[in-house]
Amino acid sequence: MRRPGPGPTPPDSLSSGEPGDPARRHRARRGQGELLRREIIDAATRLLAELGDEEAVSMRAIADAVGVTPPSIYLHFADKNELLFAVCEDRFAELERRMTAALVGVADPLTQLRRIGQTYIRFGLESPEHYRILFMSRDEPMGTTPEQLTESAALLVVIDTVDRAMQAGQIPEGDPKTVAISVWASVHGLTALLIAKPGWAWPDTEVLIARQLDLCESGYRRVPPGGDA
Amino acid sequence: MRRPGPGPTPPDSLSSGEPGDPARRHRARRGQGELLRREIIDAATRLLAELGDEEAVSMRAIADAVGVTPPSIYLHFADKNELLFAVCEDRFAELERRMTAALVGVADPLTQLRRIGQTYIRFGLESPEHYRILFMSRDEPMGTTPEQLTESAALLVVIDTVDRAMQAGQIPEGDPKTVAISVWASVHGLTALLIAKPGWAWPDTEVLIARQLDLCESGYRRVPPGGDA
DNA sequence: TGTACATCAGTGAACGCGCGTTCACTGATGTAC
DNA sequence: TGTACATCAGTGAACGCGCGTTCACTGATGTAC
Repeated sequence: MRRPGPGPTPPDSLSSGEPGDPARRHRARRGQGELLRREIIDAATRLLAELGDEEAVSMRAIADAVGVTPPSIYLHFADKNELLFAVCEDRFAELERRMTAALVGVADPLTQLRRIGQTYIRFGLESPEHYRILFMSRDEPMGTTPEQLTESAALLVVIDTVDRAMQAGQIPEGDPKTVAISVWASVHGLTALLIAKPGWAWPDTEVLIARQLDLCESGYRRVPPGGDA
Repeated sequence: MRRPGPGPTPPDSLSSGEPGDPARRHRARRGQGELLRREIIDAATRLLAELGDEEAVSMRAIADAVGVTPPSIYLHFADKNELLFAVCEDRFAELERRMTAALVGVADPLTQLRRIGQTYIRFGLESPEHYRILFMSRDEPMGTTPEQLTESAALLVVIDTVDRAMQAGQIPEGDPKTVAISVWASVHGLTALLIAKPGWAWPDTEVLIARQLDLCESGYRRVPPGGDA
């Protein structure tokens, strides 16, 4: 159940690392210790994607991947939690970047919402293990206060777009935050299910994505059923 | 981060167990070894709920909770996986029971769908750790084939209800399974977010649940946006 | 230009821990005669 | 009614493992004089 595939290179390997990156891990020059920090984050990110299992990404595995011994990591991170937090920050920033990018060149708020949703789901399916850590695991990495994340740029983008759709009369007036969370939950639901149960006999993924966005779109276009027929 | 509260009773405790169940753990009579099996499943279920963390529920903790030594568990389960699987089966059966029960006394398919959704979300929020194992963790416990779960009674209930709603003209014709998954994903999304991030600054839970069901309801009432205005 | 020295990136070996699991056993329960 | 024996539910102690982390160190890099 926990086969790391070809396995990490033996600890004494010096010529490991990327193919286009020969003679790695000569010790950094005097003021350049910080370089290792970036390498560690990248290696952890890569391992998370490769092994597909947070548990399998041990400090030893990360150190191996960088070509360094485990204690070196502690030169840059207080503990594993802090390292994983840095990795998450990194990925979260990437998600925000993509969501914001999905807005440009589109004027219609509803279309924007659809593109945001699409971007979001694809991001999740593309890096399932990062998505799992960001949105599916129990505790946010230490250091993040609840407010920081709920009012993160990512959700703010959705709230803002919903707000504009309301002002344009495309979505009935209401609390944009609640609507945004609702949409987010729907889109998260599909993403999370596909990630959690990749082996289940799902219908075509693209169809599922399209239908899920349809559901949201025709859902929030209307007044809630209480005020409808 | 892993405080088990009052903690399990010491291993030599003989008078532990439920209050109304004194003098527990006298060894079972000759043909009654199977009794322990049920006790183990119940203890694991309870611990999962109490500790709120699958990782914290060790074989030792379970044995302690039952008032028995760890090897005894292996008299009834091949390994930890098999035990957790039994626990899951148990909880899954309970979910199915509740969903089916939510149907009785209601004729209208749309109302039934709403009640099913409500029941589902409440089940998740009520036993978050079981929900997490059932629907949020990577692998289904060994022994479950993908088909068994996707075509489980729980999803079949939803598919069937969607089908009836289609026949009643309440939902536009289409593949009931896809629609059912869409609804399931939406409802799962809210449940999963609330479970994964209980500390976030959510709006009122009841409001969120109601809005999520609204979204689904007014969503699938309409033809998908492609065929709409 | 040469040498003693401080800095600090990174090492090697080990720590204690809790885990799932195994193995040889014990001793109460029930049965055969 | 009594005794030898088989059964089997449960025990006690230990196993090997991988983990996160620590600690005393090394030795190349750069600097002061």
